[in-house]
Amino acid sequence: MKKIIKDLDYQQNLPAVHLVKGETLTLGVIIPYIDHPYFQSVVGGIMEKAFENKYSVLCCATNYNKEEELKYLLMLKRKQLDGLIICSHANDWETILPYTDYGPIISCEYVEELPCVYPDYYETFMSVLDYVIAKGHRNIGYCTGRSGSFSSKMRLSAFEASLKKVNQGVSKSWVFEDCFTMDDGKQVLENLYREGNFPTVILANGDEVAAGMIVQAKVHGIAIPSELSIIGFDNSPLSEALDLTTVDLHNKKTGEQAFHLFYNHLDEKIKIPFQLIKRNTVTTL
Amino acid sequence: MKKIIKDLDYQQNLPAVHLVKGETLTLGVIIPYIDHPYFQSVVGGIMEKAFENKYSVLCCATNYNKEEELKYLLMLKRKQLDGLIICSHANDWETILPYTDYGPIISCEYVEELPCVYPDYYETFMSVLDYVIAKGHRNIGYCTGRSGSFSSKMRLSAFEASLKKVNQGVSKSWVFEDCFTMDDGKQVLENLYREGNFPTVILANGDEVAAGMIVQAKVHGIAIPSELSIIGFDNSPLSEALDLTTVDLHNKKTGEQAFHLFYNHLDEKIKIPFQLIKRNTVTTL
DNA sequence: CTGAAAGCGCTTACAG
DNA sequence: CTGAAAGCGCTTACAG
Repeated sequence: MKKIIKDLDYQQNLPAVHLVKGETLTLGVIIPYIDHPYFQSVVGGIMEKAFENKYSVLCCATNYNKEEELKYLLMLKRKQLDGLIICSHANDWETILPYTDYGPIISCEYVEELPCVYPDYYETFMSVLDYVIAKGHRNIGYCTGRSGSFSSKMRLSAFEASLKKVNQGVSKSWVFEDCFTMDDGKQVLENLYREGNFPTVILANGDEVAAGMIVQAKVHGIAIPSELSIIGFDNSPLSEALDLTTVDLHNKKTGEQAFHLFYNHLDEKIKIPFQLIKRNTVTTL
Repeated sequence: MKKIIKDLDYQQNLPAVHLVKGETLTLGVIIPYIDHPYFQSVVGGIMEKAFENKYSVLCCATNYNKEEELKYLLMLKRKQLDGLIICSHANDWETILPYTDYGPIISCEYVEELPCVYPDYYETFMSVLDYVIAKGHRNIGYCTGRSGSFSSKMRLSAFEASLKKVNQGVSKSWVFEDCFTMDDGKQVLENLYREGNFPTVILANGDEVAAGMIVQAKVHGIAIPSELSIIGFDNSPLSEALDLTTVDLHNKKTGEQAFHLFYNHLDEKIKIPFQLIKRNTVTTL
């Protein structure tokens, strides 16, 4: 019998197996963009662990499109997915949470109601601010992504708390929203140049954004770091190539832990430690 | 009736639908690494088109592990996948080809037996070589990935043909294999530095590899491009940040076209044009 | 047009 | 231990 099976090169029909078992051994991962270093690392960590545990990864780049995200939530409900890891979300948590009835959902940012593994943006940002303040900086700018997002809020809180400590107010003209790409970083610097009112240091929300600022600073002959200090985010190859001071969030580990929570049905909150990588784009004033 | 369905918030069970329809609306994509700019762009192109056409993408990073790759081939056979796009393969084509019985397989490198969409590595490399030769370079080195791979072979052929034209032999000490990351690039330069026998230009097989060489050149005080010219590959943000001359293979388009072939059951061979992006890491001798 | 039945290809519980 | 039956949740072809 076994021989015949082998001779015929028989393989089970997977949809039938999935139907009967009620599970598919596939995990959905929701990210906004495939080509962002942060999400690459997280997904890389997830994939590695998924591989070890016989799971497949259905990868969903939503571009922050709500409908597209909903499609994946629905796939969980419709039993095509055994679970979901949400790296960044387009819909409100209120619309996402009901889907936990249909399978485990893990978040890669802090949410009260969900198991999650997250970098402590607040603490990280505080620590980076302490660093530049200790270096004598008082006129501090920073970049952020979507204005309402969790990390943006954390950045702002840390920023306010931090500047209060040194009796400095927050200057709205130095918080730069909607920064994602190198071009966005260029634009930030270009605008600053036109207005002629520079901070002494800018904390970027990604190495690419930082790189954009560096490139455009060069265009205008602004010396880094003596005239303007810059700190990146992600510790990507780019930051090393540019000798850019940056912060490593250990994103791959975030992905690994997220899979761990999913796989073992754990309802925990795991904080991933960060690390400031000091290189040569911050000067002492 | 429809109202009741809506009230109950009913959604079909997808494995059952897949079983009965014999299709899953999901497409497998085989890549070696998630964190490489080339594959990111290709996958990005695939995902975008997949999204537009209601397809999901199951993403498989094989690390060039044959078993892992086979697992995905098997998923095609077992009807979990409607088709497969292979960006880079671990197994021989002979072992892959039989799986075309179970669904369309598209290759992102040239293969006689499969529909494929590919950059013309030979032509591209020839053209880049012509460029540096016209600039007066005769001592030329280049980096490549896996020694037996298709692109490696194409690189070597172009290299031989090109140097023959200028009556120059190929120097094995200047072909650097197994280059993938920035660290590999550093290592290439480090070895060259130890041996003290430099070419005048090196064609990297990726911007990150090129970046590694640039970083390490800086360590040893080797001036780029006056003492050593470097050309990257991929036209990634990194290359722009480093003002690196590079070649753009339009990888995203490759992914889009690959999806197009899959979706429309086309058996064609599409060559994607390349573009040399001239920046400032190549000197005229 | 409507509704019951057959069938997709498995797994599992159960009878023999 | 073996083998036939029931059931997973759909879709489609068919009878009424």
